[in-house]
Amino acid sequence: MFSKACEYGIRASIFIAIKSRSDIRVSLKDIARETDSPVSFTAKILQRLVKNNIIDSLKGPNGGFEIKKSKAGKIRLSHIVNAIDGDSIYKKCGLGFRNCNNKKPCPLHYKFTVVRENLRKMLEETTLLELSEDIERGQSFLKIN
Amino acid sequence: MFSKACEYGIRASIFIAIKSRSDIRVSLKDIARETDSPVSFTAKILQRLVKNNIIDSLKGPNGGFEIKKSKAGKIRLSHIVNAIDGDSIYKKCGLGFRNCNNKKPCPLHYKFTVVRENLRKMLEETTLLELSEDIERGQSFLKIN
DNA sequence: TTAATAAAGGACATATTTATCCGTTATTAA
DNA sequence: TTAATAACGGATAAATATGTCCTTTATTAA
Ligand code: FES
Ligand code: FES
Repeated sequence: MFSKACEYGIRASIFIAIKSRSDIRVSLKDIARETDSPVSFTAKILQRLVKNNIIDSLKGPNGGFEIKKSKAGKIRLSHIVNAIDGDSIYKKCGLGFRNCNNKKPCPLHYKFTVVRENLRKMLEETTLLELSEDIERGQSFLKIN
Repeated sequence: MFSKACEYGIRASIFIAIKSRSDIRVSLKDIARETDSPVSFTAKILQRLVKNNIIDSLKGPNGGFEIKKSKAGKIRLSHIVNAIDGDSIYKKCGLGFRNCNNKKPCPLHYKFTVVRENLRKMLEETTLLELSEDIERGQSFLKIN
């Protein structure tokens, strides 16, 4: 579904959002450890998220990554997915044809677009804030096993 | 969403199903041409579909691939996807964690499983027969642009 | 001003997916 | 029985995704 990069990116963003709620800036190492992600690979992904203005970063001692409190409620999963995997997940034909549209639909088109739209809506409706809150309430977990 | 192999596999299966409705056995070359797929790669995928008893093959002159008429209505997209991509699409955690279950859900779990189930149902409900019929009625197309 | 810290970024390494090539095997028709 | 045909299957190649390493740059605190 999502690329590994995207998976790590979402995990990292959620972790940063949680910590930022208590004004704690987190380092690359912390993020990688707490989200079970490879350190160096995560570094690249975080750079991309910074460039896309999803997370903020600060160099030097006491530096690290953060998400301004006021921002977490506005960041949607779709923003992260878009920054890392692009918009192919919303637009690509299920059978891999170049164009996907109602004009010349592939055999899967109508059934597939329903599923795709379902996914799109879910990603567009879900904010980092709400995911962080779930975790803080113990209803979900950022590290499994 | 699906691997390229799976995309080609679905395309090929639909094409074979259509031709088999008029008792025409099709060759690898025909399939590749009519579904815009790479010949040699498609060969491998067809082998896998044969082994999984989804399509039938016959060597030698007048040989080729076919799907017994009585079978097309019973073959579901899920069978093809399962044969090529396995069941990861139905089971894998959206954030890439090893186990996905309600016991220890990741932050995306509940929202993601809805989408995933949606996809699973679609694939399990859709038969090759109905996709072939859509094409024959001119409602969808197996070759685009 | 200096030393320590932490992200940024480029080059490189590995794994997986996608794709090709070619000899072998089975089948058919002449 | 022979020649032609078409799938089968193994080896290999190319492309992409995943992951590492190391040097540079910015920031901070002493
Ligand atoms: S054309 Fe294939 S999903 Fe739309
Ligand atoms: S645990 Fe992540 S989707 Fe179920």
